[in-house]
This record gives sequence, structure tokens and C-alpha cells, in this order.
Amino acid sequence: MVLGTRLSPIASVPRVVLCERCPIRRHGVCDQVDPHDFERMASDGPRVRNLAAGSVLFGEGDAFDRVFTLQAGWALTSKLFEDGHRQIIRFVLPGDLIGFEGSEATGMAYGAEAITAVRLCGMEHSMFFKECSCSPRFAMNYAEAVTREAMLAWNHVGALGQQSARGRVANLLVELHQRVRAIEGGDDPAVWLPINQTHIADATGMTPVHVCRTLKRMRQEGLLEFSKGRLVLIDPGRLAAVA
Amino acid sequence: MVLGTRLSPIASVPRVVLCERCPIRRHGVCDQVDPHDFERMASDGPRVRNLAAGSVLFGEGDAFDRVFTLQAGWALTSKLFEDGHRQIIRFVLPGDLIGFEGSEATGMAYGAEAITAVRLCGMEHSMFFKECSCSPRFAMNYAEAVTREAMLAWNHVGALGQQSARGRVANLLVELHQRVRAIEGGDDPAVWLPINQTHIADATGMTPVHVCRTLKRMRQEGLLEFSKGRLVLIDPGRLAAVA
DNA sequence: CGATATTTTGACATGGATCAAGTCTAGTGG
DNA sequence: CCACTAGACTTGATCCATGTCAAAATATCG
Repeated sequence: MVLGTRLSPIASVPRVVLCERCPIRRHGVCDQVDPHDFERMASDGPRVRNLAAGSVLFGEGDAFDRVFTLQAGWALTSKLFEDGHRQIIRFVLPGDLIGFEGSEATGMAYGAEAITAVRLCGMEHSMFFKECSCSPRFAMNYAEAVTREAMLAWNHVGALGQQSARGRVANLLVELHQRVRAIEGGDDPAVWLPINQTHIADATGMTPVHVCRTLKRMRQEGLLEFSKGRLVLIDPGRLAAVA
Repeated sequence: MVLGTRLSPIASVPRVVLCERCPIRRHGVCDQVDPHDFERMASDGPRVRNLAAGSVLFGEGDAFDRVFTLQAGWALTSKLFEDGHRQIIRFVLPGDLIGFEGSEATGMAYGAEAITAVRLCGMEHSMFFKECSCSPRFAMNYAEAVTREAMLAWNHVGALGQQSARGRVANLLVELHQRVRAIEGGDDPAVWLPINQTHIADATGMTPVHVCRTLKRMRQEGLLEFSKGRLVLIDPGRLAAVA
């Protein structure tokens, strides 16, 4: 099958852990579900895992048994289609929850894999839900995190449904820029995204070829620069209008 | 693609119909947030509202101040674009939560309006969250409801990103069919959806013209029938394959 | 029964997909 | 240090699914 080129690009992003160029970093605070809670509760076993870039965290249909917070690195969740195409559902950044996208009945609705090397802190669902049912605050934090994810997903729906290729690419890059900013602070106009054009294609529902052309045009128009993971929003105002 | 993975399992909900052609119906139970709780808590004022078809429940950017359960009728949430197009984000069916799609900071992320006449049971956010923080079960139910919405949204993302017009239409109609079934029970192959081709177009990101052509073709191929809101899935197997 | 929305049909335009090379880059091994 | 290689990125030529515009047919409703 033609899967090869579409599925493996990640494997080549495998820059090693904890280097300055790559976005692997420690994370002290997690505003989604308090990691202190999370780590305390996960105390009945070794629950922090380090995984290499390209690792599969879970596959579509796997048992729905564990939730994680991503402490470091980037991951993605995606759905695979028979024709070999995949849709990237969301990019998972440090501090985000992952593993709640399933149900007891049907297992995980989507697969997840590490884009860079990652560090995960995970716990059994049974325990997670038990904790939720004991602690309203914890459950509320969880609900808020999921609401945030849902809002991102709805934005994505809007972009995919109504926008041109330009708009979808702009939308995605601006969103990622904002999320990275929110995590890292600072205001260097350049941010580092460990993704390539194939990721953008799979997230926006375009072909890599057309992503390339679209980026080229945006570059020529002075909207942004994106090369080897370095993203600079040159004209945020005009970009926002496009998005 | 396996149908099961595309369509989130919606736990079966209540029953009881009020008028035969129109989907307005009484609702005894709500598995998302227990309406008994909901109504009890909303006791400090008249909180059940009846609204006519076409009413605006809230607009994009409105204050984020109230959540509702939809007791009867259909509603939709949508995002409007400058060019006049709109993206329907989700269809809200009896038993669903509505009004949690926003944040204190930015207000409601999307607008909502009634498709049919609706009955809403609503309460202030402040009270809703207070109740959540006192009752883990309530908070958990809320979290589960939100998770279900997020999964529907992700399905929608996958459909919009990777599927042809046929696939998107099939996807939407099959999903709605299942949701209605889950609510109404029974197994009449025909279900009543109070939507028209324009709704389908706005939800799938197509033009009404092309929706029409697509439906015509599917009808000719013996896949389904959809006319004046009456939907019959003639060949669910093949439809699932298309979707 | 006229007025207004919805659905259907046709002719034509176009954004993006597809196919096919070619170039550039970062690893790898000698 | 260089040659080799496999991905990733570019570019060009061509095709087709879907959008756009226009108008007729049909349903809905006061």
C-alpha cells in the first residue's frame, strides 16, 4: 500500500530529547488537569513513560483503558482511512490531556502517535474516573479541558467546511502559533513546530503538493514563513483576516 | 472504514413522541445531565422556555452565562462567516446539552438557533458550576456529555477533511439516523429529520445545489431516500461503506 | 390564489487533486 | 571527508469534483 510515505514522515523528525531546537521541555504547571493530582493518583506504579518520536501511543480501536497528560513533546491523534489517507484530528501539546477519546464499548475512537520524543504521565481509567467521582474539582477540570478540546475541534470543523486551502493552512498555523505561545510565553516572532508539510496536509485535508504551493504563495505575499519547523507570522493581521 | 468507529455510540436515551410528523416530543429522561437535577436546581425562577422555530437561542459572542438541556425539538449551533456562509457545527437533539460552547473571556464561541419549536430547560452558569462542584456525579455526567460532543466533532472533522461529497452526506445522514433512533427507539426504517438540503449543505460544507445532485445520485443508486424530512436508509451496509 | 421558499436541472468555471519529475537536505557508511 | 540514500520539498502538466450562475419546477403557506 502507498501508506509508506504518508505514515513515516514522523520517523524522520526524531531529534533527540531535551535539545534547544526541539520543543521537548519540562512542564511545571498544567492548567488542564492539575498534574500534581495526576501524579499523586498515579502513584500505584511506574506511570511516567518516555517514548521515542514515531511511537504509537494507542491505535484506533484499542482498549479504552488509560488517560495521560503529555508532559513533554508533541503528539497527534488521527484517524486512518482505507485508502491510506489519514486525518489528523488534533495536535497534542505539553500540558494537554490525551486518551479520553474513546468509550468502553468501542475502544479508542482515534489513534495517537508521538511526533517528537514525548514524556507521558498516565493512569488507569478506572482510577481516573474514581477520582473524578470523588472530587468534583477534578471532574470539573477534566470537563473544562474537554470543552477546550471540543472548541478547537469545532473551529477545525468550521475551517474545513468553509475555507479555502489558504484559509485552512493559515488557520492551523495561527492556532499552533498561539498554543505554543501560550505554553512558552515570550514573544519571539518565530516559534518552533515539529511538523512538516505532510502533517499540515493531513490536518487540513489537502495534498502535500498543494500545501507546498499554498505555503509558497503565502510566503511570496509576505504573510508568513515556514521552513524546517520554524514558523514566523510576518503579517498576523492579514493572516487573521485570511483565517 | 468501519462504521462503528465513525459514529460515536450514543447511549440510548428516552422515548415518547408528541406529534407524529414533527419531532417535538416530551422528554422523560436525559442521560446526559439528569434533568431531574437540572430542573430542581433551576428552581429559583421560571427556567423552562418554549421557543418558536427559527428563534435565536444565543449569538456568537454573547455572554457565556447559561446552559440548557433541550427537552424537545431540534436546534443547531453554527458559526457565521463574513461572506454570508455558515458552518453548522452540530445538530442539537432532545436530551443534548447546549450552551457550554464558550468561555468567560470570549463569550459563546458559536451561535445557536431553533430549527423546530423547542423547549429548553436552562440555568445560570454560576449555579451550574456550583452544583458541579458539590456533586461529583453531576460533574461526571457533564464531563461525559462534553466528551461525547467532542467525539462527534472529531468525527465531523474526519468527514470534512477526507471524504467526498457523497461520503460527507452519507456520514451526516447516518449519524442523524442513529441519533434519532437512539432517542426514539423503534425500528421503522424511516425517521423524520426536520432539516432541509440547505442544512445539509451548511453542515457538510457543500453548496445546496451539489447536495441536491448528490442526494439524487444516492437515490438512484438505491442507497437512501430523503424527501421532506423523511429519511429512509435503504442500503445501510453500502451506505456505511460510503461513509 | 398569489407569494415565497425549496428543490431540481443545465451550462460553465475553477480550486485542488493527481501524476511525474526533479532538487534539496540530513543521515549513513566507507 | 565524500558518496550514497531516503525523505522532504518543489515545480509543471493535466484532470475532475465541486462551485457558480441562471432559471424552471415544485412545494408551502397565509
